[in-house]
Amino acid sequence: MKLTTKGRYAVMALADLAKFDPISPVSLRDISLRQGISILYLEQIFLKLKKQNIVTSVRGINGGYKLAQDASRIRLSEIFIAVDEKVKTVNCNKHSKKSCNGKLTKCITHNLWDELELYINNFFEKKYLSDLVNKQKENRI
Amino acid sequence: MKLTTKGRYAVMALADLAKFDPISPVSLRDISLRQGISILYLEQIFLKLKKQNIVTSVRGINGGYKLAQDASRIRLSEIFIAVDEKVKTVNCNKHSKKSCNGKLTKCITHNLWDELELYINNFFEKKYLSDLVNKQKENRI
DNA sequence: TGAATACTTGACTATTTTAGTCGGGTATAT
DNA sequence: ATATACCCGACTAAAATAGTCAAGTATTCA
Repeated sequence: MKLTTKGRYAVMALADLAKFDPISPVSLRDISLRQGISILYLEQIFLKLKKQNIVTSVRGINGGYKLAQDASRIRLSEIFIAVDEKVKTVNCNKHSKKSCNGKLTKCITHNLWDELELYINNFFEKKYLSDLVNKQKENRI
Repeated sequence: MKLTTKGRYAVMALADLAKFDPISPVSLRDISLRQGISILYLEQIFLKLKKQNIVTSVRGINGGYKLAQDASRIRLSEIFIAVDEKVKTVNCNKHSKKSCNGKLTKCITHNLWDELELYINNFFEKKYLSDLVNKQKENRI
């Protein structure tokens, strides 16, 4: 059970972005250098973030990305959804008529996995991007 | 972010096992049929569970596996550890001197991932095998 | 005793997912 | 004009997952 780099990098990059002036855009090149993430990979991630209106872009020289909203209004759950980092504990959908294992009944542990899924999603729902930036200031090494 | 089948099947199989008389062993063949899991795969899983003293085995005809302890004393976390289903959100260890991204500092979001890891592990620590069996009785379809 | 059942073990493999890269764009400031 | 930086779809190497396979050993029951 682990996070993919896509979800991790998205949060890292946005946390980086959140530390800057919300007026002037930050280029992926700068984020790439600071966070040690491939710029080509960042492009892929930011296109998704843009589609979900989490960031806006400015093209051309001195262009880059800015947060579309204040960091205190961006939930980590939104970020994960944007980059397809899904929390998915079972294949069988809660609401689908199909069963889990080719049988008519739900698998014994079905409720458990649903509960786990909710539990983890709840973690991301409660966290905002601003929480990270503030934490960072406190815990700087 | 998802569970592997190894962890899922281990819990399913043990929940199945927990529903039976703790004296007479249950064969993998029976569990395989009821849960729809390959017997060859179950063998692999149960060897690990046995090594961690979660089940005991009885060989020969009428042989099989039994829980090594009462279901109310087996934590899901133990089961996951036994089959190597680790909750691992970052590669960089909390206590290691090495950093996350080739830099001297921890990555911005390091504390977040540590927190998430603890949060998820806590879920499994609090759950016992017996919780599943009781739930199952209530929610039988 | 010997046949059937069921656990034991390590090695192997197909498939899927992940973690990116590549090539060819378009927009804009200077 | 030209350099910078976003835009977009397609592609690919490597790793992880989800098993299978072969060759056992122990035990019970007829």
